[in-house]
Amino acid sequence: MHKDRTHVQLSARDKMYEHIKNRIINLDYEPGEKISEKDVALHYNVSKTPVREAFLKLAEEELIKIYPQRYTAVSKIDLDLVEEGRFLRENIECAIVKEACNKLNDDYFMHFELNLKLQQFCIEKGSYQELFGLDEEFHRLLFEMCNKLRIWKLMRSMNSHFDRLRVLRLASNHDWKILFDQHTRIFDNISSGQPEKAEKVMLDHLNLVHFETKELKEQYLDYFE
Amino acid sequence: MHKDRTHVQLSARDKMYEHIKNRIINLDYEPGEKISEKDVALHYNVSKTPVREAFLKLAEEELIKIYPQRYTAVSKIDLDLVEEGRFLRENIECAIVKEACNKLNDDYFMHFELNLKLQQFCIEKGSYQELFGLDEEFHRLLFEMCNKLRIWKLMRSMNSHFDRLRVLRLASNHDWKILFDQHTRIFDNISSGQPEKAEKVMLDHLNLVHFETKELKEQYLDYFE
DNA sequence: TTCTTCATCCTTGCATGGTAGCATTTTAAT
DNA sequence: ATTAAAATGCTACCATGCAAGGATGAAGAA
Repeated sequence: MHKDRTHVQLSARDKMYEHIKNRIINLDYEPGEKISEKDVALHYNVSKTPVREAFLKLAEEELIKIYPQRYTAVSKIDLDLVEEGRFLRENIECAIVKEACNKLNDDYFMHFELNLKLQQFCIEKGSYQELFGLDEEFHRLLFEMCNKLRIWKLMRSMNSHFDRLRVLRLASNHDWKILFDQHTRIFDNISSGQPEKAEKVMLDHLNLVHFETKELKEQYLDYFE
Repeated sequence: MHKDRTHVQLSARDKMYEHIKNRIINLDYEPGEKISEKDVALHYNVSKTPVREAFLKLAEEELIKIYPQRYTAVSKIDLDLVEEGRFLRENIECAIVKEACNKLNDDYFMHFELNLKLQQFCIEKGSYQELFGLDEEFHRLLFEMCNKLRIWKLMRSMNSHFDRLRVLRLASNHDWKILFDQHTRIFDNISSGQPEKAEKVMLDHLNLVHFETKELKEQYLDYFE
């Protein structure tokens, strides 16, 4: 038997990365706020090394900006970066959904069916937190099916600034029923092998989350670049 | 006068990253070869820290694989990853070239004209090394014009495995004249505002570099995943 | 011979302290 | 009072040593 031992044990560095990233995205560390290796290390009771390594990774994603020998600060929300993320997602995900039409098999069919059932269940129950996760999972599955998980990962990493926007408008006016409906139609078009229709629904779907950035920027001016 | 002080001085970490990455892409460190923080640090006469930090970044790009507490090895060429890179590039760059039609201004017009003139010059002179750089620059300019340099960077980082393939077939049978011709037609279509035509040429252009991966894999079996 | 155990030698992970360089404050000179 | 220079304190950068854990091979038992 082949023992995969898929690293259940996360390294201190990875844990720090996850913690800090979550705090940034949840605006717990505010955009523009200074953070230091030393303070964070003390706060989490680890040495500076894993914190520093997490910082470097976060700096790669532009979630923080390191000014060498001076200080490090949480990046303000950069609408140009948000736009780049949107552009990337729109173009890639529309291409993915077309390719997905040729990749669907029984195994993934079941995965999608289960996912959609769970979405429906969550809507009825009103568990929007879990629904959010299922939404992510639905899209991730499309990439996994096409053997494009690395692109998914890259795309997600580029959307961290967008994620902070999402947190800003707490009173999320998502109409989950519409999202679910679109998911269903995307899946139906894939399973019936209609790539053009699937792409069209996906385009509508992705444009649904475009929202009032202008108002948010006026309201939280300090948080923006 | 505003003094930008754009860090002419690279950190030891960044230097190590560049050095190691170049050695990997030029197959100086062979696919599958073990490398250790300590050895590399000794070789370059720096401490383990900057080497380790460079390793972490390279591991992010999947150019090396770190097995914690065991060893680190240069990743073998992964054709799945090459395919993901190709997919990303094809879809994004076709979208970019369409957007570029709306973004061209006098400034960039001159940049492109100069770039193409230089390409022509290099072909006549036979300086294929420089021509390669100008090719990169041509494509980068398209992204820069569209305010999408981050996507360019991501895309490039995903194509490192592909770059190693390029090194493998040293006797590059590029027909540079055709590439130049396509560059010219892309630019002409952009400047005359014909996005569909520009996209079509770009698609042909990107497909031109598809080559005999199968033969290469048979010849250098050990270098592949 | 073959298998098991255990000691040794690797590796990377992490902790710690000193260094270099920027910023701010204090000091001193005009 | 103003300005310049020096001292101080802060930061991230880097060097180094130890710790944790897998790999290897020798030694001993079956």
